[in-house]
Amino acid sequence: MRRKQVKDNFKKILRDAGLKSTTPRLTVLNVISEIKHPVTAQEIHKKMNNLDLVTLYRTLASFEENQLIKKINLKKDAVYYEYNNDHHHHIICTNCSKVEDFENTEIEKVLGEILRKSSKFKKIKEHSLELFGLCVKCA
Amino acid sequence: MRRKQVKDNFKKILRDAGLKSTTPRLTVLNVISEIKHPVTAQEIHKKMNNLDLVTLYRTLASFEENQLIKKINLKKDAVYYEYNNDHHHHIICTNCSKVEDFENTEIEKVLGEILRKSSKFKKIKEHSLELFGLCVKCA
DNA sequence: ATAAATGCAAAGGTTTTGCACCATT
DNA sequence: AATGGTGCAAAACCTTTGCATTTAT
Repeated sequence: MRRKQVKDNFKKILRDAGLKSTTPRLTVLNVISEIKHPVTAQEIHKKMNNLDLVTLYRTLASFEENQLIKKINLKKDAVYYEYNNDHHHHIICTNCSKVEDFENTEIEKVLGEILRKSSKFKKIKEHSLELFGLCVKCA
Repeated sequence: MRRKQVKDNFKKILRDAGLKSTTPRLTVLNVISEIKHPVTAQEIHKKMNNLDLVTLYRTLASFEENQLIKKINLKKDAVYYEYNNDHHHHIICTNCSKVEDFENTEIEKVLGEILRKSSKFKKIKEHSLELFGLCVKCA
């Protein structure tokens, strides 16, 4: 896809989410969609020219509310974000923090059953599955 | 189990982890093992008499390293901890934050397969599965 | 025009570090 | 006795709030 088309896509994505398409938002979308692994606000900030950190935090919060990005649990103290295109999971090396993606459809299959057994919950909107282990180098 | 026995158990747990059994550690173990849901460092701190917050953070860090407790992802900005006795998962209400536990053995079954498909990982030590949805009251 | 988003300054909150003192093994 | 743990003070770090200015619709 050509650069201009990508840019137009992002504008559409923002419009569809009811968000004004501003330079900071387009830039953040651009950066986070190109990074193929979970990143912190601080890491994103370093990749941008002079975007105010406050604006970045607000942007990430509104993106998350609108499901453009996801929060990821890497068992570190910082919050990690990832572009929300295709649903997948992660294996994280507890030693060197390498992350590999994987897909799995078995989980989706058991969600209905879990919900049926639950007395307190009525609907599952999303889920996260993360594996923690050792990568080939660190094993 | 009588109180004294519980206390002796905690001493053994600490000894087995190679940690000295001190009053702060025994107290933290006691508190976190009685709480049946994920809690933050600050919440634990409020439940204790005069334990220094710094000591608490260091205690939690060493407990986590030794797998006595676990970090839990609730998609909030604070880090949540839970006593690591029986393995289970959570459903979290995205509206009111209610948490329900559930167990599932299907996931364990697919871990081996995931690992076989992975070129970069050799071993899975643990995993976390969290569901996000709406509870009966908030639906 | 107006409603929303940005940038700056400042504050708030959580977590970490350094160091002297104390307790468990 | 020696190693490891604790508590205090202070720092570092991350994230949020308030407000005036700017920008997209």
